[in-house]
Amino acid sequence: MARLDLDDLRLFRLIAEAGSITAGAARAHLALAAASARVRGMETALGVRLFERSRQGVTPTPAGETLMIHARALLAQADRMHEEMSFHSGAGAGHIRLLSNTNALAEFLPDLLGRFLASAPAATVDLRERLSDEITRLVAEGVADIGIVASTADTGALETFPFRSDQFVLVVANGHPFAGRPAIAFKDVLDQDFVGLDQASAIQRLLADRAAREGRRLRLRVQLRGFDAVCRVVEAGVGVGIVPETTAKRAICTMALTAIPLADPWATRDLRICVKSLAALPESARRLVELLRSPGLA
Amino acid sequence: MARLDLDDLRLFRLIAEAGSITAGAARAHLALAAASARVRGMETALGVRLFERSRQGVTPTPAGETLMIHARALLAQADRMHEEMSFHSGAGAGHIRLLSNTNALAEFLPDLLGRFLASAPAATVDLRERLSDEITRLVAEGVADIGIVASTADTGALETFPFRSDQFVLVVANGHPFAGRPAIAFKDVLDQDFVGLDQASAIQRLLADRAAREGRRLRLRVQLRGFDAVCRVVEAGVGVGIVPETTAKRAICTMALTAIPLADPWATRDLRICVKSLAALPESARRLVELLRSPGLA
DNA sequence: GGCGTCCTTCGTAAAAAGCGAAGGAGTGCG
DNA sequence: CGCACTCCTTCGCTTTTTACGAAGGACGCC
Repeated sequence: MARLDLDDLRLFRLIAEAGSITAGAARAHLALAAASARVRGMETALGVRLFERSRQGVTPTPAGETLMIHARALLAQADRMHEEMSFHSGAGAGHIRLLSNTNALAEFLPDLLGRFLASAPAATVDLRERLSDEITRLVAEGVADIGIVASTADTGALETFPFRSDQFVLVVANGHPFAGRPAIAFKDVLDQDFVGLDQASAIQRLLADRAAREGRRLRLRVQLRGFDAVCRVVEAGVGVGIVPETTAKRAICTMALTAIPLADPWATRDLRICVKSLAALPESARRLVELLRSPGLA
Repeated sequence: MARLDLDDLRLFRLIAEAGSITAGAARAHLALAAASARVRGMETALGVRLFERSRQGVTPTPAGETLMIHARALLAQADRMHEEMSFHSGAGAGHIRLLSNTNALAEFLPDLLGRFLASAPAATVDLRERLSDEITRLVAEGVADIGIVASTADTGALETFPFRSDQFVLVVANGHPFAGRPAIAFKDVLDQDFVGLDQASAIQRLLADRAAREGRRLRLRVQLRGFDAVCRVVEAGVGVGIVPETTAKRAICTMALTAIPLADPWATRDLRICVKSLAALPESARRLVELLRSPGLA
């Protein structure tokens, strides 16, 4: 073996993170002996020691630290490759590749897609969540058929149509000091503890980025999957949350919450549908676009 | 095989570039059957067709085009990893890792390193060429022991010492229309055909970048390894070249060339030695630094 | 000295990868 | 229409690689 491979790097990273070959092997679902031999093989191939061994396990050498940086970058890039390639694998008659940002995904698409799929039994939809700029790029490249993005995204030469309008609001428990405010700026809530969505969520990455622009980090107490879950935890009073207004209005009916509009321009989300070329889309995708464009439905 | 590996991607890229599995297999030093089976395995793993097969060979499908983008990025990143790791592998008593930009490499280091190695039989030097900003980063990270950079580079907290001063000059054949000028600006030579160094050369990448800042590209007729070779081809009158003044002065003695100073500030190269911490260097590296710092010698 | 923890080595088996040879598919030419 | 040519695929076999369980080694602690 002359050069390291991705499986080598994956095992190496798992061992470094676990702090022992024994634990790393377990995480990699390998026998200890196999993992040990493989690490030794990597060290032979590179001509360098990657770990110091001890009774407490292993610690990376300086060379191991360097390899870790590269391993993380390569494995992340490989994950992106596999994910993007998996999007191609569904291409075929009746299959529609749809990218959405977080607002649309949670609030509007479930009902609309349910109706679409009911009316088109042979169609399938691959729905994934992305940031708006990522969506426009993937639609432009032809990797996705349809995108739903915030109007602030640069859609370049893509064809776009209005979709829905929504707004992020701050939700707080009733009785919270902010509860009486008519509106609030994002930067003014950064001192609060936050209940957020997990890192895979596009909005979560948007909020982290907006906080970074203020030279701050979000004080995340917990990260959940889904805005409804966020509202429930906010109701318990352990932090504040940012959710779409439509989610908040629905949650207020059943939870002791107060919704406060965010004053920032980026918090108003005029959502738009974008496609590379409506005329060039397969018929099933075109019919989905027409449904998405139809006036607001319950 | 569930996920693609770097060897898969390397073979895939070779086939795509060659235009046939037969030629790609040859370039990868594999039998045709092995390459064919491996591509088929990749297509199975990804669930997507990567190539259209025909009597003329193969052409990438849209999915294949996407994979090619990712493959190139991953393989480039893997090459950087292996190269950086190979720098670690030489670490040891008496081994010195030295990074230099192109001027120093060509003009000053051969004589100085020759003298150093003559006086220190047990020492070894791993000398590589980089752009100055790359050098400062790798020295700061402890991956290299000693760096030689242009004084314009941001050396941050590194310890630096003067090394040498040099200047890029334009060399042209005697009789060239520029031959009478006392000096010339880089942007004024961009209409000329160029004789350059190969893409691995730091100065070549610097010049390409400077040209890009003028919204231009270098008109490279040929790319060579070494300034002396550049001078010889310039003498033949097929283009102009940019080389260190010391090279030009030596070349003028034996070739029908004219050297014209470049007027741009960046063309004046005050070279400096940088180290992370002189006191912390192994003794052999410290002694090399002292030799490098000594006043100009023949 | 015995015990516990973690890593390394060994022999073996299974899986993967590669090879040469032969066949298949498709196109162009006489 | 048959043949030749080009390129890819399949098959059977061999070699190499990878993984396993078991046992031993190194080291520190009680």
